[in-house]
Amino acid sequence: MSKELTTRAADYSQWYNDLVLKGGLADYSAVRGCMVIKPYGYALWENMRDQLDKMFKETGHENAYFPLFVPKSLFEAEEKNAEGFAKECAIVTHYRLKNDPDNKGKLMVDPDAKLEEELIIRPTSEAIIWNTYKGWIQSYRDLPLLINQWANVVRWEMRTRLFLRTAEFLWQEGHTAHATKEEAVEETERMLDVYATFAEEYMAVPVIRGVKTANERFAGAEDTYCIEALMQDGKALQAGTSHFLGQNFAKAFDVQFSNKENKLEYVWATSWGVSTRLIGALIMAHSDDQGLIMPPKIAPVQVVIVPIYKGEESKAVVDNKVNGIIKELKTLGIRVKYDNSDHARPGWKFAEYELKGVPVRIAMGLRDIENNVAEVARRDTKEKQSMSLDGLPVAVKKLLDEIQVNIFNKALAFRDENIREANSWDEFVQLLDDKAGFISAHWDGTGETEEKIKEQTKATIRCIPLNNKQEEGKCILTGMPSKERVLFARAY
RNA sequence: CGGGAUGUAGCGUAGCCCGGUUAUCGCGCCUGGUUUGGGACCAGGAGGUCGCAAGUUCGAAUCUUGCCAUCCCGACCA
Repeated sequence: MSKELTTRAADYSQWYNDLVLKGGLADYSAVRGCMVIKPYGYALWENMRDQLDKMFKETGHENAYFPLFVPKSLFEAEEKNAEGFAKECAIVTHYRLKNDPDNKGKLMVDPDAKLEEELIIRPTSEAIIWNTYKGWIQSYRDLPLLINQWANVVRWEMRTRLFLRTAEFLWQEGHTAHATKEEAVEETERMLDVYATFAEEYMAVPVIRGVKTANERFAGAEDTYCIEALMQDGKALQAGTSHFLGQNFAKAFDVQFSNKENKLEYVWATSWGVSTRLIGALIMAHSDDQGLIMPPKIAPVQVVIVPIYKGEESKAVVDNKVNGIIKELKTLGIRVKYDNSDHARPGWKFAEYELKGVPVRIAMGLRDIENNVAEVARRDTKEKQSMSLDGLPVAVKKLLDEIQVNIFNKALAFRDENIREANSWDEFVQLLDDKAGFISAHWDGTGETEEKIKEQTKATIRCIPLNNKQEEGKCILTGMPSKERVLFARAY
């Protein structure tokens, strides 16, 4: 992206919205704060979902589905969790409409159809799931219970943003139950690792693994682990979380099991989730002014082939040649699209697929066929090269791998350049204003200090990195002693 | 919820200050033709509750009031 755009948040927003809309990922919807995910965007989500799902299953999890509606009494059972989400809940209060006698052709809520107990549209599913687990867990033999759900949730945020914070969004939420604390903590960390691996290896987005401070912790959790990514405007984005829930939900929903000694114990819990917000992360981490840049491993279309021809006759020749290549590409497992539609000219197609971020474009005409070559263009660097048709599919596969690595390395270099140390308050404030990005600094460990820093600079502690180097120092605000640096940033 | 901006065809817009024929232009769309190696060209055509409602007026896209929606900036955001 161009440097000018980073100077103003509003311009960056415009840039981001254009990428989403023109890239064909999503549309604004008729419903406030929601969005329509278009087929291209959904295909991207499906690729991400399929990969994550595979990784969940490899780590022993199974999928299940729980209800959208959570009775209010269940919702409020775990106090902290309920309190944390109370301000952003959509609530079903009635179950019927009727004709409005005062307003012909219009409907009104039937006041006689008021629900005895309101239903909360899930902002997260801990409550309904733990209420269900109560009936599923009796013995240590029922543990661990490792379940994941793919679902939609609703959070009535004041301010929304395509993919990053929509009123309704798609996500997955894992909810596990364990016999011991150690096992639950291990699970929490394992799933954080799955997320980090997915972000880095598939989305090509480098992330920092860490633990949230008490202030930023999930409502109802003992510990919240997270992965934090850096966007191109220097703001941080929480890309995924994994929570160690202790026995909070087990106690709130009375989920106990008999251990081997026939003694009753409360189970230990975890929950973890990533959402369509990851798509927002992907967009903001890689795209440039020409449009989206999709990492090959999850790109809906990995290779697009554009034919160049004059008249039906030459089109048939090119079609014939291309079809052979497509067959080979598909054999190699490559997602390829052949756009030989006649209502757009090659130049238009080139621009269109660049907007959509298709990693590799192959252009082929009679001239190429005569010379036994094709023009191969890569989206990440915009380089074009003529490649021999002999062994082209294998070369393209290699190129896709190269692009995946290159996109990641570029994002990694940007991220690392934008982690800076601040050793005084003045330096901290200066860095925030000049450079954005992450700032590594000492903090006295109190919520009050964290809150003050947030008030004065809008920067929050994104995380305390895992395996953090222990280092004596003084808090940048209070000067109190500190044992380690933490990562600050302004965030989405 | 506070501040700012915007709302005219599928999209982007002119007109509004200073009310007056048939609401401007571009993209897109339809038909026919020529084209096709970086967002083609010619000709013809279709498409409008000017966000909604009320008011002022002989007459409202234009003035007044209210409402609604969207975007941006805040506040909020496991």
